[in-house]
Amino acid sequence: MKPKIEDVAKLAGVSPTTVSRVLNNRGYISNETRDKVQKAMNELNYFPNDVARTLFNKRSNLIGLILPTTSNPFFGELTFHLENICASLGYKVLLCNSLNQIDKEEKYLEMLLRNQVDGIIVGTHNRGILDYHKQGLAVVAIDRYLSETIPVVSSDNYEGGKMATDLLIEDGCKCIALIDGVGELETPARLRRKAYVDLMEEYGRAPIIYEIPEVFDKKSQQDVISRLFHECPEVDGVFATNDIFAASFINEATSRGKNVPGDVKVVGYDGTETAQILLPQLTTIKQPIELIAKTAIDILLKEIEREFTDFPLETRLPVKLSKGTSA
Amino acid sequence: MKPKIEDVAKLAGVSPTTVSRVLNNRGYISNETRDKVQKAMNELNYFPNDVARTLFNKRSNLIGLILPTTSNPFFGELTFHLENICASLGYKVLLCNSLNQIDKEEKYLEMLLRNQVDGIIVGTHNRGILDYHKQGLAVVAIDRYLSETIPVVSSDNYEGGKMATDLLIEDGCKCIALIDGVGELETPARLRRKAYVDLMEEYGRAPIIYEIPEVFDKKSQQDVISRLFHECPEVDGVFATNDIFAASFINEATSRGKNVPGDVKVVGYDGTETAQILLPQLTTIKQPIELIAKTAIDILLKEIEREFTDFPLETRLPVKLSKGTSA
DNA sequence: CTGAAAGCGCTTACAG
DNA sequence: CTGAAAGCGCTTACAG
Repeated sequence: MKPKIEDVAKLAGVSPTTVSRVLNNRGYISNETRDKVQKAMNELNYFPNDVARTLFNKRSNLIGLILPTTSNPFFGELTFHLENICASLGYKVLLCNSLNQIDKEEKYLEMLLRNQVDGIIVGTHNRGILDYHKQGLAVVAIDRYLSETIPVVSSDNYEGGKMATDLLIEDGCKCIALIDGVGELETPARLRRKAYVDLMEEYGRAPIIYEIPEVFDKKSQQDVISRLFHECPEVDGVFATNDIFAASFINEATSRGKNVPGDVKVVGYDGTETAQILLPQLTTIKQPIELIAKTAIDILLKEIEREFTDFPLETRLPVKLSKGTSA
Repeated sequence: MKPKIEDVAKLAGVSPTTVSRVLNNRGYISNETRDKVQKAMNELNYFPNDVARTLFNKRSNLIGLILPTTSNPFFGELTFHLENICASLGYKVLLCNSLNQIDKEEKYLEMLLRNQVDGIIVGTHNRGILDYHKQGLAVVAIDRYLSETIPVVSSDNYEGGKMATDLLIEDGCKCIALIDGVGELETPARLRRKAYVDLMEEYGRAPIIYEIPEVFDKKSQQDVISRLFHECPEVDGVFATNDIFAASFINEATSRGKNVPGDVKVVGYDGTETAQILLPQLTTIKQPIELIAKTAIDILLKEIEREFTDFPLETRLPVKLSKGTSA
């Protein structure tokens, strides 16, 4: 069996209390005793049981991460950064891919609570979170408004939407469409659309909006884009609110014999590493993914430490235009 | 504070033992008592503390996942499937992005052990795993040989490498180069290279191999590919052992005014959803990612349950040629 | 059908 | 400077 503190104590000829003290570097211990204990730990190849520690300390150092899916490059990269920063701070990450399905999200939430996570980072619209947050659970949302008291971290979506639309207008596009997810929720990402609509109206044009119902379903994307071509054959500019949509559009356009950017210009959103390598010609609005991760964790840790001093309820991080050839 | 079993017991007017029994559905309980307890649990909004359970049961239902990075679409998708299958079976996933760095891998391994994971799925070359596996830790490797006794799950790399090379030869390429990661380790993925080398020799040609030292570093990729063009301007066929390398090559080729597939044909490896959407023109060898995940978990659970009956030490899952226009 | 007691592996007052 | 005792929240023999 795995050695426990008692085994170490016996071998070193001291009490478990003493072993615990050298483990945690707490209280006074003579160097001689410390050495004895260290030697015993090495000999037995002893590692403390963090489950027992958690039970006593009421501190798991565990962070729950709920997001749609790491298959999506934006969330894949966000997950990488979140986890890596957590690890560097001594936190561990329990991963939950909810695919935005409410029932899954609720199960995951319960699972995280049972496992005594210290805090949760949410990238999905999990309303259940709300109740637990009120009961003192530390929560940070990424690109989601969950409640008045849950801090939100996001890229500057409005500015990004504005940059994208502006670029298409300046490029001389006459008929600019938006490809977006469906809009049940009031998310910050919805500001990308708002910027588009505002700008179109400012220029006296009617917004043309296409919504993709199942964001993570290829078929669903193709259907909507086909419809777009069917209903708006004169489209010559597209702002897609993420790079996957942009790529789907470009594929469909190309297979219809349209040239990008000759016949139709395209701007995406996200600017993940993956998209930049696989589709470098895409002009897109680049989110500061690592900075988003860093900021979210920063705020979450303040909540966990109950430093309700002055962390911001909403943080908008700057975006950058990444110029390719598609617009 | 969070309610505990004792609070439920008091409210229901029974003993903690009884509450535990209804929680676990063990032993006989009268329906009347069960109802009383259920009601008390609802009223208090009680959830069992899994940390305490784990401590007693010596079973955490936690699976550790060590891989290079979820930023890479192959691992992002693999992670999604692994986690989702785990969740459906009542297991939870502790995520570790090691970036293939040995020191990180060792720290992660120790962390997982301290947290009493029931098993580990490894997609990196963590030699340390070896020792712990011998001490009874359940381990499954994906695309890695870690020891004689650690089961490996992978796609049929040799067959995939053969398909890719064959295709280029049949397409009439005269000068076919391989772009691969560096080859310190004897991994199954190395069979992709072996198939290429074997086939080239069979056709009486000299293998041309370019190795990318830092797989997850863009700069490193570009340097090697530039060198390839410099040293082999006559290259007219490339087998890249993953889609990211393939994309980098295509970008570099295009920016040098070469046409793909006109001047040079390219075949990749992996065939992730992401790459298929962002770079649909890429001809590639598609790994059955979900099946790999399912198989790995299957085997891991058998190890955990100590069903050392007959799980295979090596599983090679079939690949498929995904025909784009790049070759 | 139900409960009192002991224990999972640790830590922290409290004594000495 | 070190140790005995109690307790973190649960579960499981063992009685009754």
